Amino acid sequence: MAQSAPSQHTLAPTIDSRAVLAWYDRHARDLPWRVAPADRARGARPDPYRVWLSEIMLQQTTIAAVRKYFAAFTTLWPTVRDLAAAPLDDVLVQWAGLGYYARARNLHACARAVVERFDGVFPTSAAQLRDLPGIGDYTSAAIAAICHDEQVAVVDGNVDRVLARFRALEKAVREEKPLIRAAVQAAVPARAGDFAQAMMDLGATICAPRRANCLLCPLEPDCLGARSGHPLAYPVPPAKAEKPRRHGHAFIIRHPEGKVFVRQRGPKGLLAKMTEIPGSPWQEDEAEPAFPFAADWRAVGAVTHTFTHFHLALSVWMARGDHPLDEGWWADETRLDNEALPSLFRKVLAAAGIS
DNA sequence: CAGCCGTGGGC
DNA sequence: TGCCCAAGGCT
Repeated sequence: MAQSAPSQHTLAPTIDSRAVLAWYDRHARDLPWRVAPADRARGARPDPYRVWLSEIMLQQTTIAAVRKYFAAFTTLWPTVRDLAAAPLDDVLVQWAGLGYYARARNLHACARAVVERFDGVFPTSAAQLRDLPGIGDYTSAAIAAICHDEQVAVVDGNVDRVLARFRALEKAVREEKPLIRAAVQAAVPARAGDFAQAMMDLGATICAPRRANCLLCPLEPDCLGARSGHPLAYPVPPAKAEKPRRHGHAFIIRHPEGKVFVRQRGPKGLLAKMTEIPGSPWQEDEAEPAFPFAADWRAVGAVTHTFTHFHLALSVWMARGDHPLDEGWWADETRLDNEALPSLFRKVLAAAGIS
């Protein structure tokens, strides 16, 4: 045992969870679904319903966008029982504009499952949470850690980035998942919830995608990315796919009494079960409008919108009259907040001066 | 398991 | 302006 351990410079560094927690004790952000570390130290624990709701909303979505939706949901539905008792259509109306609408459908299904299978009390373990709709590896671990200090690795996009830099990983994050998970798991302290939130906050505020504030980072002393002098080189970006452009037409039917005709989209695919303005199919090639009925159709504008995997350009047409289509209903122009209208169709209406 | 699934803000 | 990005999950 005479030989000392190899130099730290050649060893994969380990996460100093005490330094991370010390940083979090000073810099934890105040969020409506969060219990401050000082209060947690006194035994306070967050409401699993609020943590779950916030985690679903925060999937691929910024805190700034989530805030007002979280406030609206918790005001309308203070408990999981209240949410489970609501009609799905009401939930979709409240979710409209937040995107990734499968989350809202799964949210509602999950609330009902918690009521039916667990008598309205969220299960506490990550393994049980993982079986509920809309709750995957990340969200199950996050809820269990934050609410119950289960010592599980909570790995989201922020943590992937922090670890990619900390270990100067040369392969794409997707290929390093097992290593990242193991490295985080090995560092999880008793204060698992604070640690999970700390690592994510670190990624969001210090070790950000286009900026690394290494001077402020509690992991900097051991960080291989910082030592390399170019931490932003990590993680190596995945190959980006081309986004095709699609074209279509939207047909606004404007009733004399200040209403517009809307209908519900199909149960599957893009914007499933949401409310839409009628229109043509969206295709790669531009096509002449096929109006749903003969009328004085006027071009009133154009809308561009980018979805996750394609760009869309819509020509907007309007006709005045009380001519309904087969399926759908008249929506009061002054009550559009009561409709589950995705942002795309709010843009369509705005192009016609309706909002 | 790679593709699908929204949106608004920052640069 | 156009591109990148954000606390993922489902199939």
